[in-house]
Amino acid sequence: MTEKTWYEELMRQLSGVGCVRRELNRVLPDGCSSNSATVLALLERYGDMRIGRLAELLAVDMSVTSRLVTHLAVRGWIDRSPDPADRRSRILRLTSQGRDRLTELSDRTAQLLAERLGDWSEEEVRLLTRLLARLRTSFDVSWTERHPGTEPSADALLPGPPAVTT
Amino acid sequence: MTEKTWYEELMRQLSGVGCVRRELNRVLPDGCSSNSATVLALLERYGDMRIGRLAELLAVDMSVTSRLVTHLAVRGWIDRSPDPADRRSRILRLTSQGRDRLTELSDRTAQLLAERLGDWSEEEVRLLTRLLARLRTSFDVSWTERHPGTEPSADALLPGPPAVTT
DNA sequence: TATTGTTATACTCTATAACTATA
DNA sequence: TATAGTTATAGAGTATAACAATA
Repeated sequence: MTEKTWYEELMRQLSGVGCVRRELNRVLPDGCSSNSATVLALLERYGDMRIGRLAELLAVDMSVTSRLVTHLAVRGWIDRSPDPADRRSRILRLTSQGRDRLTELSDRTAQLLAERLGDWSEEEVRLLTRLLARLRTSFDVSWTERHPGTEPSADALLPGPPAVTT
Repeated sequence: MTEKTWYEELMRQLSGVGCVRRELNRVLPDGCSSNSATVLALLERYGDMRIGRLAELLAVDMSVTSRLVTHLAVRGWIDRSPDPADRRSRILRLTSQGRDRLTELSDRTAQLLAERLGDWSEEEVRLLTRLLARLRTSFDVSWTERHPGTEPSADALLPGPPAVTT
């Protein structure tokens, strides 16, 4: 089998990942899409930030990020205070209610995976996580190419966890 | 680090896969979303089938599948002929134009991955593919639970390729 | 009555483009 | 003039429910 065919097969499997996201959205409460959960998690992990930085981490357009943030702000889970250094910007901050919400969402997420992946070894879970992080890195390059001026956001989602020693 | 945290990390990385799909959709021509490409690929791989079976393979609702199929049919890429055995159903078949289209889409897909994954070894690509296929299998179980009456569609997307001997 | 498929409705995700306010 | 963010618009993805035709 040629390399090209393996790439096609990989892409097919990547498209199939959508069913995991759909399952997650079914399990999450109303008003809390998986994207909402991701935003809350990024704010907890990276701390306060501006919209532009969040858009960079999510790798979506700022307009998308703006609406997502509004959605979360009206529910009281994040707070937008003016940036004293640049009055065009606002600083996003996780509220204590947002933190509670995030805890709940993380619990449900972990529970779903625990149910579905009961027969996976911890090593397999970590290996898949690591490969996906690398995949994300490989694709982040092209995102920053399309958005000149942004710093190379590098490994957007896996800075904290300990290295996997396979 | 506890197991729960690894599950959360995995889910975060799975959400990040969306940026790969978005990249792909940018590269694909108008009227050909990644979902369209998936449908054409499934018809080629599994042969003629009914809407219900296709919905099963895609793991989405039949109403979604119906609209997707209409989209492809009006463009002449698939053909819907009445099922002689059950006149409620129609048989979906890839047309020769659809086959040409699929070839083009597969080429573009493989090219995108070849560019982005230039520094991946073939072993890594195959390992990730295999883990994703297994993930899909783990989640397919729950889909058939929500849709009683469908046969266990099992490993929906990776029947053909040779086993990876890691 | 149950099943296959379609259509209507609604909501989320996503990008582009036009706009506002500030730098 | 350029940048940060918002809003308007448009189109794809998704689910639920109502519906039609057939089994």
